[in-house]
Amino acid sequence: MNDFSAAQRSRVTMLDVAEHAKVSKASVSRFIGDDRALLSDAIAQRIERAIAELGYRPNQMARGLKRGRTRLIGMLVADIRNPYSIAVMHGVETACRQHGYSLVVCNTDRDDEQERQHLALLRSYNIEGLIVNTLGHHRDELQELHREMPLVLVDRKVEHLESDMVGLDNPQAVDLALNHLEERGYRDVLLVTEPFDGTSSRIERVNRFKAQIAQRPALSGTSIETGSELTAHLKTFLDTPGTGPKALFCANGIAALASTHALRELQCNLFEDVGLIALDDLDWYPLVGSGITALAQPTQEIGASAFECLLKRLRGDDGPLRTIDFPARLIVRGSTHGVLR
Amino acid sequence: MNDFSAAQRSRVTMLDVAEHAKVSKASVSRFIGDDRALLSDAIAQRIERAIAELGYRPNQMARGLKRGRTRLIGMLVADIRNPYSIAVMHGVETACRQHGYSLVVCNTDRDDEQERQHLALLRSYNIEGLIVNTLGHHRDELQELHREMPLVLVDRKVEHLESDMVGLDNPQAVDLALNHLEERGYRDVLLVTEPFDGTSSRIERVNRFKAQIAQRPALSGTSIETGSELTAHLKTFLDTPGTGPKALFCANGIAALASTHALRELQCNLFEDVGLIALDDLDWYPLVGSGITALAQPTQEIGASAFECLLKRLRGDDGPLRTIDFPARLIVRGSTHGVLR
DNA sequence: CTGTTAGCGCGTTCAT
DNA sequence: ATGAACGCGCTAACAG
Repeated sequence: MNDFSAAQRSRVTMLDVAEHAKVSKASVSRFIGDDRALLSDAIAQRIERAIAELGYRPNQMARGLKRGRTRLIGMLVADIRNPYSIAVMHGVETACRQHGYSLVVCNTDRDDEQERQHLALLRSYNIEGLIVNTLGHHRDELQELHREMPLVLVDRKVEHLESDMVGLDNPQAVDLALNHLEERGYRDVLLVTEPFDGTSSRIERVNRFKAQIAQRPALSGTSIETGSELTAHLKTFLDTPGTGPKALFCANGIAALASTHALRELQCNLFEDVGLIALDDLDWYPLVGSGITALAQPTQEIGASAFECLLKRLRGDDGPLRTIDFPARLIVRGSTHGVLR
Repeated sequence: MNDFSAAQRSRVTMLDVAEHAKVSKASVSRFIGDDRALLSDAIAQRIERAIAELGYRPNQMARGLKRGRTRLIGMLVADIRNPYSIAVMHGVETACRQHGYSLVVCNTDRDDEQERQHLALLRSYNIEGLIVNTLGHHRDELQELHREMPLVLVDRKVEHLESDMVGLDNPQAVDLALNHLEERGYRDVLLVTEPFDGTSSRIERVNRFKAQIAQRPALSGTSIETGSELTAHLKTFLDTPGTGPKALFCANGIAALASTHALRELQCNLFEDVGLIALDDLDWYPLVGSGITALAQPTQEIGASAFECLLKRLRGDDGPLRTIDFPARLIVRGSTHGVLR
């Protein structure tokens, strides 16, 4: 029997340091905290030595208990295997670390029950703030949590939940895509999106798409969702004589993956038979066919910005709700080389 | 000024529940913990109601303080943007949740200083166990931590650190790749790996590769590292007349990405001019050229297995060190269609 | 400047 | 079966 369970006991505590340095716990506490200025050099040095000799590490749990400050930020992610989420999370984590916070990430795997459990969990660990990148199907619990701590939504709004929000300027991104496609001579555009499922960013993209199509006489457009029938739908789109050269507009990286798969199944000549532009910029886009044209999201900035929002609130900012929309950046590759004749 | 800082105070505590149910804190504690059997039905129900009505959530920080059990597992990841790491982490997280543990993930971004900081951090939060997927350039601190808690290495060994270890059966994977390439008629194989940098799995793969090449009269082989000169090296390989049909063997997903990029730069006809087999199975492999043949790692299992190792140790298992190697699985795609004439 | 005291929220003896 | 009291490691209020 190993004694990892007893290991906790053997850890050196503040009292050990105090005794070793022949001072009181309070002094050690001051040394650890932000009150080091109040200490005489002599005592400060004694404590410093004692800490070094004993290898003392303050127990964050205990600190958190007492001060109500755990220096922990929680992040709820719908799908940790989505590269977008990872990239944003990386931005959040970096910003956290720079400000002395740590990040606890909870992946819900798009499961409502897991979302609920994770919310309870994060709360039980006294996190100081929450970053949410899920559907938020538990409005009430989110609401309740939001009364206890600042909250910022990433990419997706949650209905009837008033909070700061960081994401993409979806209308701008859609316009950028359509401008590019139109300029390159495409006329018949098919938007491919994941099922809405209440995801605000997806809805915004499709809505803007429809609105823009209605306003652009040169273009015609329809939209479909990914799923088991994607290939069949794509086939129909490709086979139906349209108003001109055809192109796909994939509303995110997952849709781009699925669409490219489907195009290959259909023996499509990538990308001669049909153009393709995709939101997100994944590292394999350049490798497929002649390369996939992308609308890159500044994921690092989105993540950092989300954390900074939180930090401001933690520091007492009580200003009006903030909504930060970052612009997408067009990266042209072969998939929209256009109509060459 | 908002009062998120005061929010902690307003949270409902065990005492609130006790008073509401007109019982003692001890009874509530028993209800929360594993001693529910000791309570009379009447009192148990009163407590249950009180908890529900007040929305009480036990404070994990306080529990951890008292019992030394935080139900927290730490994971140190070298590069969170590596799909392999994500996949393993997903496996770990799932297993954690199933057993009532939570996962705190720390990304070191391959930076030694960050690794050090994160280690100190994880320790200060009283995690109960640690899963390490980094170079472990801080042997001493890892060693010290390992005296306090169980530790399991994933994918990469750390020299002179004795601990459980979960990863891939690298020799088997390499053999599988070479068998396949040989069978398909390739004769001249170039292994592409990321710089070793002390990473045991990379070293094992290359060593096995060299050993096997030496033993297989039909094959000849060399190896190179990714980096700024990758394209040039590849060009040399392709241009140099060899012992027969050429193929690349990418030692992981990153190498596969870099190599494919380079091949495109060289205007290679994927994959007619040269074959390709890659370790890891990323979701875009099927989309490139005629599809990239893969050696898939059972990442989910690797992650779950790592956690279970930890759990056994936490439960007192003091048996000998365990090393668990999972086999790779071959997924044949167009990039190794072989020599057709 | 420094030490003493009293909790933070909870689990765990000890009584009853 | 239940409750009272103490302490986990630490910070904050108050003395001195």
